[in-house]
Amino acid sequence: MTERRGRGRPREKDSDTSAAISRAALQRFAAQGFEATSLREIADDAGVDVALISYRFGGKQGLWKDIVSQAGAALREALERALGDSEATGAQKRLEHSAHAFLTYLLGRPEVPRLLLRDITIDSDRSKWLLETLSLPLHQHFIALAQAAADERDKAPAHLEFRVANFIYSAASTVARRERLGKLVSGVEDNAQFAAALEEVLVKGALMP
Amino acid sequence: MTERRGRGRPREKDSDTSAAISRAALQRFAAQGFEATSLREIADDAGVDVALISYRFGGKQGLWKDIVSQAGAALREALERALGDSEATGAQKRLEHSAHAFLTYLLGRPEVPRLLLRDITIDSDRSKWLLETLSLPLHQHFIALAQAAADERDKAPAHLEFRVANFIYSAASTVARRERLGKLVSGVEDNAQFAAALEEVLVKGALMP
DNA sequence: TCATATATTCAACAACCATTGAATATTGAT
DNA sequence: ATCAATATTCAATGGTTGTTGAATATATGA
Repeated sequence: MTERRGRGRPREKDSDTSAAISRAALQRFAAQGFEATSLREIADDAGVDVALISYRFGGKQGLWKDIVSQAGAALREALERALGDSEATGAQKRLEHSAHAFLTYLLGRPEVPRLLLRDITIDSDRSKWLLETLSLPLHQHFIALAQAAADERDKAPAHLEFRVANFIYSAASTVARRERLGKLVSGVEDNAQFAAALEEVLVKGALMP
Repeated sequence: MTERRGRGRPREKDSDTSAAISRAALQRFAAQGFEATSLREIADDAGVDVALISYRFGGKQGLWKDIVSQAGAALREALERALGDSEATGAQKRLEHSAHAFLTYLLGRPEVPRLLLRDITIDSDRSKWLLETLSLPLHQHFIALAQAAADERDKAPAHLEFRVANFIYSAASTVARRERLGKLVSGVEDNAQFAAALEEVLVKGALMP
């Protein structure tokens, strides 16, 4: 994308190089994993020298944290917006809206569920950080909502926290495996139909029994 | 484990060194991922020199394939045994038995769901191989059973293949995240209680609506 | 007891990695 | 026009990786 040839300082601080690096890094990390991705690959994708990454982000780990923070912020924002939009309605509706917002977010950024999913699987400080930054707020958000919905209907579904965790990672794994398994498994092709199936099976079936 | 000091040939072909290497490799690969694991780590765990791994398994990739093949064989065997045990009963019972056998297998080998799960997430030839060796037979097995159960009850659940895929990866991710999230999320502690919750939510709730 | 086969170790290899310090070109202010 | 800042590149670094070829010790069969 960037076509600069000579070296030196091209623009002030917030040039688009940082954004280009972030974009490339998210793609690579999501597709190959943290360890399997070299900074040189990312630098090549972004059309930039390797050293620039360490200079800007303070190293590979710093780049990782930056990306995860960004994704986490975007997700939290989407959830809060959904909550604001359905403020006056009942608890069940609010839960449904949040679930819809979550699924929409995942479908729009299919790299995120990959990160999310891979890191319940790996033992490392990096994974722990992602867990606290991304997963935990998500759990708390949905547990509260599901509890409220259950109260509203005077039902006490067994294993509520279990159901919530299951909903989150089911959604993530479904979106993640979509590209991977492809048409191999299911006939659900386009995004809208896909989201509808997810909500029917996961939200109404397993989350709100 | 092995305490040999001098070098040379200690026993005939099938000593326990190969097994020790396989064991260590499964642990490491499951805990850290393929790329993040060095052959030297595995060799140290197994009490063996690095070079021996390449000599016996033909390299890192060969070791990986060997492990996955083993896991796949064990899983298929468990499923077929469950099918044999419930031969005379109805289709619904057979589905329940298979689901139980699957969950039991996963709980008994918590490394496997980690491999399974991580590899819908990573693009590589290795992942593709695992997909075909482990996941695909699993899908086919359960799709056939779920179809039969649906026919038996004269119900046609929407998105059947979708539900099956969801069941498989939900189970895998639940077992995988159990060690990771720990008591953070749910109050379900011991294995029996855990399996019961899984079957209630996943099998009866989402797989056989 | 000797010879052969081979399981294992040792040592060295080239390739790659992330990071760092110095060099350089560009910008923005004076 | 000049100067200071700094975004970027270049070149080199030390460390780690998987693999290979040679050396060695043991077990087995004659």
